[in-house]
Formats: sequence, C-alpha cells, structure tokens
Amino acid sequence: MPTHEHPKRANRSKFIILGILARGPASGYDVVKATRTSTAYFWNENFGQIYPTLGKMAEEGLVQRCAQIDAARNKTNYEITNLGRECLHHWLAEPYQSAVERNELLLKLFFANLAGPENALKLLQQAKADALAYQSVLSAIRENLRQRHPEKRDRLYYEATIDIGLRVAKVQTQWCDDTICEIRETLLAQSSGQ
Amino acid sequence: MPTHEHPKRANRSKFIILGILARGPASGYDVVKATRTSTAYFWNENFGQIYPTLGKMAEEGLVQRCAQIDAARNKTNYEITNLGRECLHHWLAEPYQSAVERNELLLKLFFANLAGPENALKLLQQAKADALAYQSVLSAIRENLRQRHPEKRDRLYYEATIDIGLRVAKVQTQWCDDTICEIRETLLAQSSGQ
DNA sequence: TTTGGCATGTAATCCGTTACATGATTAG
DNA sequence: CTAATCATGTAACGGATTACATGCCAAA
Repeated sequence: MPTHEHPKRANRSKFIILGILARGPASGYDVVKATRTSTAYFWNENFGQIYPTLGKMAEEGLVQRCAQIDAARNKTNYEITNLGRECLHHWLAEPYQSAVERNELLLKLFFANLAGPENALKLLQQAKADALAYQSVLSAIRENLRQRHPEKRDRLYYEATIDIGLRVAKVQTQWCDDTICEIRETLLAQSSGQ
Repeated sequence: MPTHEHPKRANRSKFIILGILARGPASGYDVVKATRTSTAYFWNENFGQIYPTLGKMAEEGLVQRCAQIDAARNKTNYEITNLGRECLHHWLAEPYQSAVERNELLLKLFFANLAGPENALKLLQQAKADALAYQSVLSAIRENLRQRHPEKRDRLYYEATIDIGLRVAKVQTQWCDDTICEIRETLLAQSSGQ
C-alpha cells in the first residue's frame, strides 16, 4: 500500500515532520521546538507523538537516521528520503481537509442564558484578553520568521499564515467589545430598570 | 501505590448534553440532531460518543431516564437531575479552556514554497469557496435559531455565536483574495518575466 | 550548587471517529 | 415497494495528551 494514501485515520504529524525535514536534517527535539516558534498558533506537536512517529516513518522509508553531527549532545538526526519528498509533495497537492474545531468559549456562550449576563461578560472579557495576547504572540512569531527566512519566496507563505491569525484576532477583539456592549444594553439595563 | 491518579482528560460531551437537557428531556438521537442544526459550526457530536456518555452520566447521577413519551417510537428520553444542573452551572462559571486548533490549510500553506505558487493558489481558492459556503450554512443556522428561540434573552447568545462565525468567514474570504493577489503579483510575475 | 534547558524515549489511557449491526416507521 | 429517516447501540482503532523516567551540559 502506498504511503501517501490516507486511511480512515491519518497521522498528520507525519507531514509537519516531512515539511521541516525538507529544509534539512533535524532531530525529534528540533521538530517540536520548531513548531513552538513557527506554527504554534495553528499546529502544535509534543514529544510523546513525535518520537514514535519518527520511528514509524523510518520503517516506512520516509526518513532515515543520518550521521550524528553533534557527538557531544546525544542527538539523533533524521533526513528526508526521496520517498518522503514524494509523499510530502503528494500531500501538498491534495485539497486540505477542514474539520470542525470544537470551541469551548462558544459552547459556554451558547448556554450563557442559564448562568446570567455577568457570567457571559466574564467569558467575553477573558476572550478579549486572549485575543489581544494572541496578537502579541503572533507578532513575535512573525519577527522570528522574518529573521530566519529573509527570502521572499519562503516568507510570503509564512507571513500569510501569520496574517490570517492577526486578522482573526482583531475580529475577535472587536466582536468581544460589540457583544459586551449588547449584553450591557439589552440585559443589564432591563434588570436595573426594574 | 497508585501512580496515575488523575488523568486530566475531560469528556466535554458531557456539557453539551447537560446544556441541551437543561431545556427539557431529550434522547441521545435528539442531542446529536440538535448539534447539527445549532452548534454545528463550533461543536459536533456523533452517536458513537453520545450513547455511551449518556450511560455514564446516568451512573454518575447527572441525568436519568424518564418515562417514554413516544411509545410507538423506541425512544429513550433522559432528563437532567439537580446534580446535573449543579455540574453544568459550575462548568459555565469556570473560565473556558482554549486549545490550539490544528489547521491543515495553514500547514499546507506554510510549506507551499515546496510545491510552487499554482498549488498555493489552488489551496486558497478552495479556502475562499469554503468560507463563502460557510456563510450560507451559518445564515441557515441563524434562521433556524431565530424561529425556535424568539425570546431575546436566549437569542442574544445564540446570535453572538453565529456572529463571530460570520465575521471570521468574511475575514477569511478577504484574506484569500489578498493572498491570491500577492502571490500572483510577486511570484507569478517574476517567473513569467524570466 | 542548583536550576534550567537539551535530548530521547516509554507508558497509560482516554477521547473521538468510523464502521458495523439491527430494526421500526414514514413518505413517495 | 422502497428508500430515507428515526433510533439505539457496540466494536475497533488510532491519535493525541500527560506523566513517567533518565541523563547530560551550561550557566547563575
């Protein structure tokens, strides 16, 4: 069975590993660290997932262990194989799969009438603070990416992923403000008027 | 000696069940159907998850089976208990947990330079079509909610969840257009000039 | 000296999805 | 008659998270 065929349950960690290794050899530790400083806002990986996945990918021939560069540090570096490149390119050419993301904020807000307006306001204030903090995080990631990838061809795509994040964060901030206002006007005004 | 005392892994299906049952008795089938017509864009449930969860919740005393209303249909209705209401209110009063949602579109775009600008354009065109389709779906859900919940106090929160969805969809549409333009101008122009 | 980061893994486990299995009822 | 929807579950399975376990190195 070809490795690019996605079964009912795709291990999507494979592709971010392939993508990172396509830039050059790296260890499992490097892969996880890379996600934290570049894709953190739309894709995270953890060690418990990456190390076993790297092992499986080596068995499948998508990656292979390469010579230790840093002998002092006990690093296990991997490099992408031709089969791995093929697999990555095939995946990139496929349409993306969009999944419904569970949003706990919206779920709580959906049932907010059961807990009263003050509770809803608290949620929205948290959401606004989160959205603002997000903007700082994204700006920091953008700075990091700009310094590490000065070439335009690469950077355009990186910046696009940051760009949509910033736009969404701004929309969320505005939506929080608007919804807070609406709750205050229509729900709090009525109860204080009584 | 117990080593793994508290695996911190919340079954979040519990809360949407409690929230729906807080409006009145319902079956597992009803709960799943309700998600499809109201929370579909930020929270989905499937049968394989709901039925076992309802059973566990009955054991915990959060819900209880109630008299069959429709004897012809083989429906098993549940109602929320006082303990269930307590649990729901407690959860609503807690801050929400925000998780990093994996976004496959952004991951593919992040590595788009490996596959060339035409591939990226294809992804963004798909993303734009999805965002536009999303707006239709959200409008339909909004209509449905308006008809079923005419009371302002309920509706304000429902509409807020739709509102943020529509705003995000619009931002995504615009971002697709802008990014498509940028790719055409900076990448396609150069390569045709060569 | 002790803290923190580097570095690699395994174990436990539970959530969430898909597929399977069954049967009744309703609409066309 | 037949297809779709209603309705309830179980089985299988993999993905993803968290905790556990270990040890080295550099810097305060």
